[in-house]
Amino acid sequence: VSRAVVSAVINDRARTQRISAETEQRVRASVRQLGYVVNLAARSLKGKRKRILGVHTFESVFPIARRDFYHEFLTGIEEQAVVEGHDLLLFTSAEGSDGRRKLYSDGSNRLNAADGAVLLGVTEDHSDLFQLSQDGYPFVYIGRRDVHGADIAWVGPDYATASQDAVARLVAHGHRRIAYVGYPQHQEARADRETGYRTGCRIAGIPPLALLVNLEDLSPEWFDLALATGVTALIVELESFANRIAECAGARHLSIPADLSVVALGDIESGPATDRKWSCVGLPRRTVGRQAVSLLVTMLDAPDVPREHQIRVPCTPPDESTIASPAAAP
Amino acid sequence: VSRAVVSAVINDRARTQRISAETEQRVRASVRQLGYVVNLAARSLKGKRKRILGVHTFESVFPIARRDFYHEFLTGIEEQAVVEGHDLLLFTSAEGSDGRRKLYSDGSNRLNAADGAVLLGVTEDHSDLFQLSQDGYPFVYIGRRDVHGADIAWVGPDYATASQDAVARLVAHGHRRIAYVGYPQHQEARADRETGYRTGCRIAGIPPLALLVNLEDLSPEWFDLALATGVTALIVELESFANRIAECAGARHLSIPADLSVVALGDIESGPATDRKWSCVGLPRRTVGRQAVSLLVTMLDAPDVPREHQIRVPCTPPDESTIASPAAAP
DNA sequence: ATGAAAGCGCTAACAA
DNA sequence: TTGTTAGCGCTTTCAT
Repeated sequence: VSRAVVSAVINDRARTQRISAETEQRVRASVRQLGYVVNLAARSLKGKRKRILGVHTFESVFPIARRDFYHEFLTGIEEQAVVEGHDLLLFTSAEGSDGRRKLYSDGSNRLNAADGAVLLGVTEDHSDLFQLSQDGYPFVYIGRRDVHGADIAWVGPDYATASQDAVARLVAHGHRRIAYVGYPQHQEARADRETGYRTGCRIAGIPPLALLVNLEDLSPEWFDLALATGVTALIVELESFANRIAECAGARHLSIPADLSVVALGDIESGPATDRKWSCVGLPRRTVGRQAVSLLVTMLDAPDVPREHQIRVPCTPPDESTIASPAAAP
Repeated sequence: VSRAVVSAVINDRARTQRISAETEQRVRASVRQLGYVVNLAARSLKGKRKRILGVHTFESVFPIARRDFYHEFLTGIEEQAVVEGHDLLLFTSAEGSDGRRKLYSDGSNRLNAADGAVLLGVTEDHSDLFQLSQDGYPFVYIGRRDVHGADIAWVGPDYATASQDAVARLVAHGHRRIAYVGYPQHQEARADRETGYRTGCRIAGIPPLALLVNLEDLSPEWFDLALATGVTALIVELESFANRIAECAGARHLSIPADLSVVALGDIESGPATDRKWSCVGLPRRTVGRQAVSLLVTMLDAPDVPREHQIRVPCTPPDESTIASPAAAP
């Protein structure tokens, strides 16, 4: 029996290769007897898939350890990997001296140990992604990512719609002065949230008021200035903003939501869970993780078929705990 | 420039191979320019390490998703993988139809995609481990595992000593009738706990009293029988036993620890955290995970060097919240 | 100091 | 229906 026959049997090509049933059985028996297992490396050298999906985080600590933001994505990734019958390769070796993780380090790109990869994390540096895309390496980013000159695949929460909905929700409660509070630094997810806010305002016919501020600058004095505009509701980028605002409101003897409604568009960035409960948009992290893997496998299965490869997953609406109708005009 | 020269440069063998500095620079420049990256599959085909560590769980869901028992081990594994500069391959594809995960499935052992593996989970079936050991595959089990005829490597909490210490601690409080309560089914960790208990009793010169019972059989009636022996303290295998005992004690109007001291040797098996706080031995799960990876890498680095490969990691002592001196004899 | 060549285990096209 | 063979990309020994 030649290697070719064994190969055919192993790969279930016995039919198409017209291997006699008797031979097939003989081969299978020997395989079992000798405890033969195919060598993945050799197989992959021949251009076949390894059924391994890479997972790369740009942040320093791998999401396994964390009860935060990234952990839920990873859970979804893992769930779908099971469904798709793929193994998961976590690139834990890529730690740079600065704690960040790089894709390309001195020409030894570990990514090729996997068939494709899911990428996670907030990176300002898009050049690696551009490079990767140019190299034709199949990957899906978690969260929208715009890379100039490259049309990369991503799956992310639909921040824009969530944000727009938040405006509509507040308007339905009677608010006409709704401000947006968020970080000034540019980043895709933030841009989406702000854009959604503006769209919501336009639809409702109310003036947009974006108050961009760093969290540490959000003082009672800043708060006074914000209130001077006559706002009755705030849409904040993250719950951490809401927490600061609660402090400021307390200092000014205002109560939430009686005097001021607050809706948060995102929960913790990291660190401990916040103390107060906020009306907060729910991020579909598990689903995003699952869809990312699903998309990646589809891309791997049929590389050249054009398809939707930028997917926005709907967020769940906020509850009404910190939303109320505006107080009567003073 | 031939491939041999490039290979030498890539693998930092420029010195030993006496490649001229000028040539080396030329090669490095080209590598950068062309964006060349070595093919891991080809390299591994030549027998070189991949710097990939496998992680296999026998339980159905991968520990990533869970806030339980296994998750902490995985955290330690991940931490050490970063330190050792290895990637982690999670075998999420091995899911059997019954939800359990098998090492050997129809001759396609995925384990060989990694250089070695860390194995996790409670398996009654040791034949796979025997097989793996025979095949010469390098692996480390999390938790002591005895496989007949094979001398396998493992790293686990030192249950025996923890258990023995618990006895000593209770004896120091004046207890002379201390019972051990645990599951009757055999399993390495359980055996260790019970053995430690017996050792502790022997040292203290008190009679051992092992009350093996399934959790669902732990009723108030059973509790009455246990109390009839005159015990003043209980060492329980898991907090879930302690919880049941608290219920029984409540039903009999006994208070813990005034009327009965309780020490738990392990916390949750799975499921939600328990409500009551118990004096419970702390399991060094993170450390165990780290040490397992550390040992595995050592084994990989020097396969034939004999070394300590069965490591017990000390547990942390229980606090005194449910320990008191025994009540005066009735 | 550099090049030539064998061979790792596998798959697939082709020959018998 | 089965066997032969080239070659995937790399490392390493030996020759130059």
